[in-house]
Amino acid sequence: MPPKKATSAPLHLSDTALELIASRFRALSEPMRLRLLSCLMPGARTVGQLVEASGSGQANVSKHLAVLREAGMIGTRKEGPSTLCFIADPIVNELCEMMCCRLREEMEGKARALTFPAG
Amino acid sequence: MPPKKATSAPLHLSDTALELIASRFRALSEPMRLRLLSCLMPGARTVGQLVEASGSGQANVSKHLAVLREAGMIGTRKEGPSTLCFIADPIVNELCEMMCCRLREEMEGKARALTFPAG
DNA sequence: CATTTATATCGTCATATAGCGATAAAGCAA
DNA sequence: TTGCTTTATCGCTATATGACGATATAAATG
Repeated sequence: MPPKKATSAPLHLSDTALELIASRFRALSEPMRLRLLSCLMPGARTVGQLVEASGSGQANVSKHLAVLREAGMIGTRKEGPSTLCFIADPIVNELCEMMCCRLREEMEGKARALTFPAG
Repeated sequence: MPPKKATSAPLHLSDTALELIASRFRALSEPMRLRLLSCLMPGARTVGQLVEASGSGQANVSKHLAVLREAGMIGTRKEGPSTLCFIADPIVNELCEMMCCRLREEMEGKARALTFPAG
């Protein structure tokens, strides 16, 4: 990171808090990670199942799972020879649902605007 | 971007939808942008006020504001010689509040764990 | 028109990270 | 032990992006 100039921010949120919050949102900012979370929403899956379902490489999936685990969004435990992954923070479902709903509203609004242009 | 291999994702969310959702979360994944949004939560501010409050350079603030505007999270309108910025999507407040609450819970949990170890 | 103010944009650098292949590590079977 | 399976990690390249300085645009003012 480049050196930060001193911030005189009149905020109730500290720099540390902002970094933490940003890192959580950053974990959700990649389509592949959202895809993995989406695969986990119906229930727990092994890494191998996620590799197959995501259509990406095993190394890539493993790395993305590590990001999600560090962000506290998923948990893992050994299950026989495999590693079982599961959503560990219910906030994941809420956040994604909120975002999906919001996008759907916007899309429908734009569709209406195209259907009835200029009101 | 490197060429994408064909995805055979068994998902109810399309690649396009995942990209859209990810881009929204990505807009929230930088501390500086969260700081700007935080400055806007009490009410609208001009770009100049945000530059002063954020402690960053004007060019940098302008670029981050553009990201937030493209993500539909803030709106702008000319107000005399200045440009007034305001939060355009109430989802911003909800998302940030949720994330803050969640982090606070986790921090308090860890603090308790340190206070009463292995308790 | 010239100037000042307020924003936006451009060029550049440094860093972060997605994706890939190869390999390592851990567990189980024979 | 060897071999197989599953997952994690390493090395690499290409790309994306944050931060900065300089410049360009736009509006108000003299």
